[in-house]
Amino acid sequence: MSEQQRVKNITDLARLAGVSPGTVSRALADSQLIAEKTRKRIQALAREHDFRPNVMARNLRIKRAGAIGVLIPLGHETGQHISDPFFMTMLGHLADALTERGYDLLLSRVIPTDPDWLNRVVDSGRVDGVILIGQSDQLQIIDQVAQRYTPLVAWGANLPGQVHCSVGSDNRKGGILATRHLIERGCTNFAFLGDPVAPEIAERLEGCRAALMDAGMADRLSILQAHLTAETAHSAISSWLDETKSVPNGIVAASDVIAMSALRALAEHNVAVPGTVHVVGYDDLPFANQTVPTLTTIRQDLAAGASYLVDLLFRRIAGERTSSVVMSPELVVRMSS
Amino acid sequence: MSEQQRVKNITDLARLAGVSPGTVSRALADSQLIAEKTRKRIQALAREHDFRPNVMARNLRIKRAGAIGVLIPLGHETGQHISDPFFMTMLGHLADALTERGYDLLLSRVIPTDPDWLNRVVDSGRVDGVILIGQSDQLQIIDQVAQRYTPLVAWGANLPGQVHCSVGSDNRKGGILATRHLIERGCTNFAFLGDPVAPEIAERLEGCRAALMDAGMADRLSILQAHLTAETAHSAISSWLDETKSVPNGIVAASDVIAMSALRALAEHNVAVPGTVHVVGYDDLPFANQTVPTLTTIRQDLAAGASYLVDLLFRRIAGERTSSVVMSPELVVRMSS
DNA sequence: GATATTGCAACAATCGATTGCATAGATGTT
DNA sequence: AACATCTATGCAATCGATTGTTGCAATATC
Repeated sequence: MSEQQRVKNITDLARLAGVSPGTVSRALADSQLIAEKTRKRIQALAREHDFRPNVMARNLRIKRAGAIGVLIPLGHETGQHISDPFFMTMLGHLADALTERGYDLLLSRVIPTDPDWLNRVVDSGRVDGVILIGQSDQLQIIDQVAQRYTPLVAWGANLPGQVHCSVGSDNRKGGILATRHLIERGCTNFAFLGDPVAPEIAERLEGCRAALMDAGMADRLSILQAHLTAETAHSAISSWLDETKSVPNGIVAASDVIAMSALRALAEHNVAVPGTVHVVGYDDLPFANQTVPTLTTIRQDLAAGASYLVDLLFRRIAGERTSSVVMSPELVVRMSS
Repeated sequence: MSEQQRVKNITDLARLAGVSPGTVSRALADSQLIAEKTRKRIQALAREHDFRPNVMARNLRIKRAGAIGVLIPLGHETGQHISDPFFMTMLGHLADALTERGYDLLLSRVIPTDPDWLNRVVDSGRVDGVILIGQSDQLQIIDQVAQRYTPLVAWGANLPGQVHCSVGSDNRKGGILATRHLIERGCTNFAFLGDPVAPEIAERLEGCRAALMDAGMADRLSILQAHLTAETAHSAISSWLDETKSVPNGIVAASDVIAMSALRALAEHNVAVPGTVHVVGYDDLPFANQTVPTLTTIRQDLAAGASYLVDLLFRRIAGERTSSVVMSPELVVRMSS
C-alpha cells in the first residue's frame, strides 16, 4: 500500500520525489548539477522501490547499444554444432572480456544461407560492434560488410588482400611446428587429418607439407579429409585404419577434437600411442590435458586471442583503424608423441 | 552520388519515397493498410539503400526486447570457468532453440558477489525473460526474484518448497542408476567423486548411498570432494590414489568432466579401466563418447532440457503459470564399466 | 447530381530516458 | 537597495520507430 503502484519509469519516480524527470535522470547518473542532498534522496528512493532506468530507452537516446554481437558462422559444416568445444572456449573468454568492460554479449548462431546474415545484425542497431568466431567460407561477404562497417573483427586467417580485421595464429607455422616435432620423434610416414576447405586448415596443411619438404619427405604424407565433428572424424579414421595396411607413424590432426577421435580410434584398434603412432593435435583446448594419453598439441592462446579481439574491436569502435594480429602458435608436448 | 546521404532512419526513407514515416513503417511491416503498389515500392527502396529499421527503437515502442537473458551463476566455484563443457553444451542448445523462435540470447557470466545480480538483469528492460543455467548456491535470491518476476526458469534441482520454475533431471535416480550398474558389474568398494555443496551433486550422492544401502553395502562408500574443474579433480584424485592402499573398484563421478580426469589419473597410475576399476560419469556430454575408454555415464538429455527450458519460458512470458519439470536420467553403458 | 462508402495515407501521441537551455531563487557585491 | 553571479531545477526537444485517429479522394449508390 505504501508502494501504491510499481514505479516503472523515471517519471513515476519524479512524481514521487516531487521533482522533474530530468532531475531524476541526472540524480541517478550522479551528476554534479544536482545538489548532493537531492541526489542522495532520489537515489535512496530509487533503491527503495527497486527502480532501475530502462536500458533500452537510454540506449536509444544515447545511441549506443551496450552489447557486442558474437556470431558463429557455420557455413561449410552444417554438422558442426555451436557446442563445438573450440567455439565454446572462445566464447567463454569473450564473455569474460566483454563483461569486464561492461558490455553484454549478444549471441547468434548463424547458418549463412541468406547472404544478408551479417548485414542484418550489423544494421539492427542492437550492437555496438561484431565479433565473428571463424570466417567459415564467408570471406567475401565479411569483407564486403567490413568495407562500410568498421567495428568488426574476426577470429581466423589473415589472408593477403583481406579487408576485415582479424586475429588468429600463424597456422602455417603451427603446421610446421607439429610436423617438425614428429620428425624429431623419428616419424617417417605421415597423415594429416582434416578438411582443408576452411582457410585455417588449408594453411596448417601447407605448413605440414613445407616441413616435410624441408626434411626431404614430401612424398610421405597422406591426407584424410576428416570433418571437424568428433563423430564423423572417428568413423573416418576408424575405417581408414581398417583399410590401410601401412599405418603412418605420425599423425597431424587439424584440431584437438579430431585428435581426440583419432586417439580413441587408435586405442580401439590396439595401436599404441605414442609407442607405435605419434599424434599431435591443434588448439590446446582445455580437454587436451585430460585425454588418455594427454595430447601433444599446437597451442593457440585463446585467452590472449579473445583479449585481442575485444581490444581491437573497442579501438575500432573508438574510430581507430587497426590492422590484423597474427599470434605465434606454440608446441605443447604431452604424452601422445 | 545517387545515395547522397546514408538512409539511417524511417524518416529519411519516407522523404525519399515522398510519403510519411508512418506509411513507411506500415509498408515495411507489410500492413494491409497500405496499397500494394506503395508497399512494394517502399520495400524495394529500403532494399536498395539497405535500410533496416532500428530494432531498439522498435522494441522500446513495442515493449518487448526480443532477447532472452541467459545467466550462468558461478557462486560456489569461482574456478569453474564459463567454458565448462556442461554449460557450453547447454548454451549451444539454448542458442539453437531461441534462434529458432526469433529471439536473441544475451549472455552474462555472473559471479554473484552482489546480491543484486539477478535484479539488475531482470529490470534492465533488455530481456523478455531469463534462463539460468544452474542455481549454484543462490537459491534464496532466485526464489525471491521469481516471486515477482515470472518469466524466469532455471536448469537445476527441483527442491521442495521451491518458488521458481526449474528443469532438471532426477539426480537421486541418476545416482541410483549409476551405483546399481556398478553393483551389477560386481563392484564391492565404492568412491563418489564430487563436492556436494551444489544441490544437484548432493542429490546424486544421496542416490548413490540409497542404492548401496539397498544392497547392504552402506559402509563401502568413500567420498572425495573433487571440485568440478578438471584440473583440481585430477590432482585430487591422483594424490588420493597415491595415498589410498585399497583402491575402490567402483567410481561414481559427479560429472563427466570429473570422470574424464579420473580416467586420466587411473591411466597414469596404471590402473586398468574397466579391468580393475569401473567408472561411471554423469551428464553424457558429447566428449563422453570420445574418451579412452569411452565413458559409461548417466545421460541427461540436454537438448530436451533446453527445449523444456525455452518452452516453459515462453509459456510463462505468455502469462501461464507453469510448474517444474523433472526429466528421467538414463544409463548409457560404454567401455569404462 | 447529391450523398454514402471505402481505401490510402498523413498526423500526432507514445515508448522511457537524456540533455541543452532557460529561469527562479539564493547569495554576494558595492 | 539595486544589480550581478551562481546553483539547482524545470522545460522541452530528441533518439527512431509504432499505431489509433483523422482527413481526403475516388468510387459506388440512389
